Amino acid sequence: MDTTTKQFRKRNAILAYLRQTKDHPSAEMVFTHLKPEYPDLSLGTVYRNLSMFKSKGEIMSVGTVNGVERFDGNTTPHVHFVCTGCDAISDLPQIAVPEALNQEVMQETGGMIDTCQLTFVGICQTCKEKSKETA
Amino acid sequence: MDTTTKQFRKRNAILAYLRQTKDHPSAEMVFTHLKPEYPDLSLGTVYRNLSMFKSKGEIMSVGTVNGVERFDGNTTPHVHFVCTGCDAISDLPQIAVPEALNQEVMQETGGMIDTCQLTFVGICQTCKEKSKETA
DNA sequence: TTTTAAAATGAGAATAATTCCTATTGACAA
DNA sequence: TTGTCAATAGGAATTATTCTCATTTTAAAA
Repeated sequence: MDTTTKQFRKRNAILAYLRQTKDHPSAEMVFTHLKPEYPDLSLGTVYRNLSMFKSKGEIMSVGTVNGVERFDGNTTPHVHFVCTGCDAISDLPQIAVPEALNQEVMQETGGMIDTCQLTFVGICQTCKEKSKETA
Repeated sequence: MDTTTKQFRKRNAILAYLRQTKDHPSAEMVFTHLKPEYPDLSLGTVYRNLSMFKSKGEIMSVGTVNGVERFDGNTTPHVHFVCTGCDAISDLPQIAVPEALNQEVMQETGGMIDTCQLTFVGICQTCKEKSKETA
């Protein structure tokens, strides 16, 4: 298989990038990253495919940071950390997601739980040290 | 103190409403609710004051649902449930917030944690039963 | 290979949430 | 009353996202 040709759809490139990166990128970040390799890539295509993968459950939304939606190619349950200094989102694989709670919530509410998101919000180490310097 | 006159700023009305309701409203919902009592209320004022109260820590954001930010006048740590059927957000006071994790996360990351949000996403009882009827 | 239909895309217009700007208003002190 | 300053109305501007439609690409059939 000749991977030097652009025989792979841009759609696949978008999914591949999301699966490989740990950046939890926005649509714009995905676009910026793929644009050099796919010069005629359109931002609309990125949005279109992201929402399509999301509805299929192949990727998930991590919520919005500063009004911009962020995505994750890793759909297995895990915890996130959002830095309000640099807007970076990182995984916290050390922290366990309290999955057993799903059942408890369903009994309490009588509803149906699909997912549960646990997110820590604060300042990452890098930003913390930067703010020390200027202080 | 004469509460029948409009001596209280709209600002206060916005905060009072957020503290009293359990609806986790958006800016537009706050506006719609207060407009009858304050006919010359402007949507810009609602946005301005919401973001001001948020930055002061008097209210908090619960995240966005369908691209619309939702707010909560209760800033004590608690868990939320978002219904993807009707976009309602409710509290889950029965479920404990794993606050002890904050310390653990700070040690792991070397950063500084401000808050931690735990949100369950699914279908509420009402929407669940409605979908049964039509099925 | 050529044909054809369906799916994917580019480009830009349209939309909707949010922010920004400026003149006006209201409260209060001198 | 007048001056000052914060709060507001109203609407323009901005920005992320969605939509539209003409074009291109793909896969399959003839």
